[in-house]
Amino acid sequence: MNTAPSSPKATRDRAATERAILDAAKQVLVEQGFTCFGVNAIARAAGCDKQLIYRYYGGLDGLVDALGTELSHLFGEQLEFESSRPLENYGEFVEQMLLALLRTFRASDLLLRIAAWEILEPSPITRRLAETRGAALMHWVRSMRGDLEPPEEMDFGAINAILIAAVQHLVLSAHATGGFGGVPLDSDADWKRIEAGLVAMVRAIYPPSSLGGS
Amino acid sequence: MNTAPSSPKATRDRAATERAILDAAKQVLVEQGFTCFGVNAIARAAGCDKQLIYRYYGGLDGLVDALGTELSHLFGEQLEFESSRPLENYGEFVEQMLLALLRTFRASDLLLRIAAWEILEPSPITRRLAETRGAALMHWVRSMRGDLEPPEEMDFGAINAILIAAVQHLVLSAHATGGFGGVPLDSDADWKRIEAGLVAMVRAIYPPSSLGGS
DNA sequence: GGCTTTTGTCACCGATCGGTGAAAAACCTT
DNA sequence: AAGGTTTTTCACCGATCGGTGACAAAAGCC
Repeated sequence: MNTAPSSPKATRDRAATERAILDAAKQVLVEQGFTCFGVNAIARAAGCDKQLIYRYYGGLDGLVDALGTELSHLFGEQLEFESSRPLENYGEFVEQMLLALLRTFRASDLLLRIAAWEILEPSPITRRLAETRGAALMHWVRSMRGDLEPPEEMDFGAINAILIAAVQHLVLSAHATGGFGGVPLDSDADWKRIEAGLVAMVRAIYPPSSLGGS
Repeated sequence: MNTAPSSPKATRDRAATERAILDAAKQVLVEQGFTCFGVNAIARAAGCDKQLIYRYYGGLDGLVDALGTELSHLFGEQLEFESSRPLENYGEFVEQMLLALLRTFRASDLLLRIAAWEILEPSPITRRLAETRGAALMHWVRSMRGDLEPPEEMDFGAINAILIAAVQHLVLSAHATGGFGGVPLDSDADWKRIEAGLVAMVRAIYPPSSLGGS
């Protein structure tokens, strides 16, 4: 690793070091998982001393906070560009939301890891991550929904929770074991099946034909 | 804990000790989570020396194997009694299966923890757990389905995977954070909402009226 | 030049981890 | 009671963990 004996950092740049630590935190989370997420591993990945994590971020908690804000921005950016074509009814909105969510989770290992972390360890650290992520998601969904109203005769809150939970879990399970249950989830064709299933379900639940406002 | 100085076990009973270790393993998994799942914690909970884990189970791997078989039995038992009333069509089968699955997961912290573990750490240890659990689930589903045939015009494999994944994820999320997204999942009333949503979805997808074979 | 402040490194602490070798204590057989 | 076997505990190893205090070196200021 070190050619020169004890190379004391090429340049002295606090901002760059802070960023290196933050990037290292993401890297460790993605590549090693949250069980290895600690000052030692992060400092090792960042190529600096762990003391700097305490000095610059006030320990792991502060670092996670910084990572949380970084994350909400990333979440917003990844999702933003999807809502292009105008939506005609509530079912179409749900459909597009689910597909965008699925692709976003599939594309970002970091988001995935953090979502998993939130589920597994209800620690105060993950609470803040969950809140910031949830807020970003909420904001995005609202901006996407526009003024479309859900049909009143059904509990769309529960139904949407079910659908979103399904998307999240399938991506998580696929990432861990390459599938869910007996269904393989690896190739794009596999995911096309899921997408088609989601669309079919949404259309069955929110039929586009019956445009009943109120 | 010890009144007498170094109480070297009240009775010497290998079978009882093995069972104590197995129970301690479950207890640690449920109460501390899988991050604390190790020989030290288990031996501490079992009230014996960790050496016995190596001697009787050949280490953590063997212990997890034993726990896996124990688990598949538990899974079968917890699910068995649900399939009482005869099912008339495929949609009703899916409906009852989902509700049984939801209640089973809600009732068993151990099953929940292991399901979460499988998702988070794709280690060889969890692979075996996933396989045994998946096999038990498969067996139960087949016995419940009987000779009911799904409608051929839709990808019931993908749709059922979506629904089962949703159930699993909702219970996981509820256990960790008391809800999912903005939806609280704590009281029985909250879960009634989810159950009603599931039923509504299944009935929309597999309409009981159109009994079309092929 | 000297001086302080910032930036980074190093050495160390106690605790816990997984894992092993050997002694001690109970049980069984004779 | 003697000897051997099984069951259990103890003591120790190296490694890693989170965390802290002291020190070295670069940068800014006078």
